[in-house]
Amino acid sequence: MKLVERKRNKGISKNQWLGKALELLESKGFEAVKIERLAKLLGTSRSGFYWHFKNRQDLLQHLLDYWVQEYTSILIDDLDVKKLAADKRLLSAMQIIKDEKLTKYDLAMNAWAKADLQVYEAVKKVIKMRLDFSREIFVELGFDGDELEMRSRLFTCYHGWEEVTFSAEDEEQNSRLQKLRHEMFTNSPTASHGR
Amino acid sequence: MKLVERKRNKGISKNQWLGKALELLESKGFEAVKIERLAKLLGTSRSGFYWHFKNRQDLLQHLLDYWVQEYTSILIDDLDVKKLAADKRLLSAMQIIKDEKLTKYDLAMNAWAKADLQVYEAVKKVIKMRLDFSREIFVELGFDGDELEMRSRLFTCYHGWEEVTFSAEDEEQNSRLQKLRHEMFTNSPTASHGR
DNA sequence: TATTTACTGTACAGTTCTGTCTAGAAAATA
DNA sequence: TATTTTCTAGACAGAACTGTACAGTAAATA
Repeated sequence: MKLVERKRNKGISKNQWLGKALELLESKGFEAVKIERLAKLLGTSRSGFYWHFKNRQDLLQHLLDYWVQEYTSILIDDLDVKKLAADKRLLSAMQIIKDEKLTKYDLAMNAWAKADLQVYEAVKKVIKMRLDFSREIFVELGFDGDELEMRSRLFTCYHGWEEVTFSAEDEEQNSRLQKLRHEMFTNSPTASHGR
Repeated sequence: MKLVERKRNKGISKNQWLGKALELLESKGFEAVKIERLAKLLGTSRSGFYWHFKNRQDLLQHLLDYWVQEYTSILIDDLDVKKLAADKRLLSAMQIIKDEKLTKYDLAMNAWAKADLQVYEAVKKVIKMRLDFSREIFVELGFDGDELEMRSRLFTCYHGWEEVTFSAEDEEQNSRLQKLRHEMFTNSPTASHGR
């Protein structure tokens, strides 16, 4: 969350350029992240930009690094969450993803990944981290094989895209649905029960 | 699928412009859909473009209309699918979404929707149609209330983003996972069973 | 055969963007 | 106080893009 804190210097800091760039990346896509637009939005000239960054590509690289760091580790490396039993950890993860808006830039990054191999690799890495995180939970809950894989994917995919897909209108309903999802995900294997 | 068929005229047809634009939209985002780039990619000058379209905005409008028509009705209005029992219809939908690549442009459209209100409304409408489609299935399967809503959302969200999120490497495994998902989704309500 | 339809190429004027350079200036540090 | 750091403003050359205008052409149609 360093991007907000302002050095008490005077001008536009590196983090302010990054912050606005991230904003623009989210709202208009990476092709819209133009140095001239950023300068206009920040009320300054472009010259300062080139003091902080080598060029546009350099800025985009910083944006990517920042996202990978701040929007994946925050949940996965959370020590308090790690201590929880699998059951509670699953519920906790759902809540943190939502409250901390961990998927805020997922759409932009995934769209960007289509055009840039480096971004593609980063996104793939993030998805792997998330999958590993949820797999660990489902292993502890007693799942394995295809059942484990299916649940991890379903969980990872849904909680990665819920915010993008559905508008969170009814807060109370969402909370009830979250509880139901938790029950469905923690229920004993479907396959062994048959139908 | 009109975009591919080529009128036996001579030059670059309207559909060829649209086709390349869609390609560019998917790979680089809507900000990358530039008339000059399209012309270069099609090996022609820009002048023909303005014969077919009023301007860039006009092209983008056509792109949006085309997507809503071709990538939602194909499944939802499919008469053969409609005839199936809910159980089979669910499985069929999963397969068609995958085979026909119905979510191919979802990422691009969702990213675009962040910047354009008209696109946002169209995307919202498409999601509503998909939700209605799956809700109907789950009603027939005997679900209602929150349980119905939870399952419809989970199904719609997962199958809308599976392709974007996971690389389809192991075809056999994917087929097994699909079957497992089908079992999980058609299983009796989680809530009434408790844990 | 004459006309219309469906284009292509070139040129113009104007905007937005890129990166580089040069000349500062205020704040932080030595 | 002197120097270094962290910036800002403005100008330049050039690329990429926008929309408009206009002259031409080959195929389809009347």
